[in-house]
Amino acid sequence: MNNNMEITEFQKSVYKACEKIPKGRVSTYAEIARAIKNPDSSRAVGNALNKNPFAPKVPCHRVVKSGGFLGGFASGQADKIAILKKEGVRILNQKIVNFDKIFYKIK
DNA sequence: GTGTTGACCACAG
DNA sequence: GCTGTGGCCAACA
Repeated sequence: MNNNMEITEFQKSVYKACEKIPKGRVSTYAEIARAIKNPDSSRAVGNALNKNPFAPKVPCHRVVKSGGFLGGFASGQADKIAILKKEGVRILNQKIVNFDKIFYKIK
């Protein structure tokens, strides 16, 4: 199990933050950015998840844009929506239902 | 080393 | 309410 994680600490931070998201909960890029002490770099967070070198180890499908919108995903966001629905997350028109209820605040 | 792009967010018009 | 612009950070050409 070589830990040849060819990633930067920033990627690790994002990865760890995503991993902290429990099942049936969702988080936002901004929240993750806050969790990693980079509150203004939600784009960099999305960039890190876009490459998603740890997928599917990282539940990036539990990460959405602000407001609870799905936003964009690397591949088949619809599939991830189905997964979220299976997890217990209700999604309507590419938007998270009860987002404020299932929103997981990191830290 | 500079410029562009990117799964974004917030504010202004 | 929607569109447009600015801003932050990181990775890539």
